[in-house]
Amino acid sequence: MAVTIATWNINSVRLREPIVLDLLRDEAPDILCLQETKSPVDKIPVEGFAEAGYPYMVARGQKGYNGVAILSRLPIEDAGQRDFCAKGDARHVAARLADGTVIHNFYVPAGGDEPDRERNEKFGHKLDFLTEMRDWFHGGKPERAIMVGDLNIAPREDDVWDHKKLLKVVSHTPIEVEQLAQVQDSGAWVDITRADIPEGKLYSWWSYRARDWDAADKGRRLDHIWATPDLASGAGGSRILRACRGWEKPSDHAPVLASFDL
DNA sequence: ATGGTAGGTCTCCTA
Repeated sequence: MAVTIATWNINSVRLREPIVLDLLRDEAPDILCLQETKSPVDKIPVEGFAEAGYPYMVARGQKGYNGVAILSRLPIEDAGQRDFCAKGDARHVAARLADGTVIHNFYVPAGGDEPDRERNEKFGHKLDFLTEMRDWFHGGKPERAIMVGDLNIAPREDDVWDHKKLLKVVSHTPIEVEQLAQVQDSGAWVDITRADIPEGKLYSWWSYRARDWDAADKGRRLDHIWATPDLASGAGGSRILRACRGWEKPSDHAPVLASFDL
């Protein structure tokens, strides 16, 4: 069965319910993973999503910050969450499909402005979060698993608009790239987007602060879809929907999609 | 070198 999965940092699910519904109508993914919902779970506008054909949801939330949700038109069950760094943040949740496939939805800390954990505790938090991800996946090699989300790291030179200019900018520093590689190795994860689209610049995020994000095109690929090797062999159809960044009242992130043969 | 915009919440924090 072909299953299409989308991931999108939505930057407030309540404010952006209309464009979530537009995406569901236009692209009809089977599963949509959202990050930065910025809403308690009981205030997510589930009625609209159910009417659009997505009656299933697994989510974690808190007031004002963070928050992750998995919307589905296929039955899913709650597969729990991990409280990374024991801060009580809603940054991870997992769902299980009927065939046993597990989908992890992550919102990795952005890490603040200064790439120095001695001077910026948010950067330390980000590095600690990545270390805990690495150790967690290493503990039990995942199988039939997909992991998506806003990982807040653009690993490759062609994942950013200017590699040299961004070497000291949080999201593309060598230590972050190295730690993300360790997370990927620990679960034998395949970067599905780059397996499908190996060449060329690829971005999923453009800052709100740019005067003309489209013309300047100073983007970064912060949003990822990974899968274990058993599922990667049947994956394809990767896309990043740049046009959504230009929609009315947009998120600063664009949706990333991939299809799997499950 | 700097400041630029956006969202949630309640005065400034986070991205």
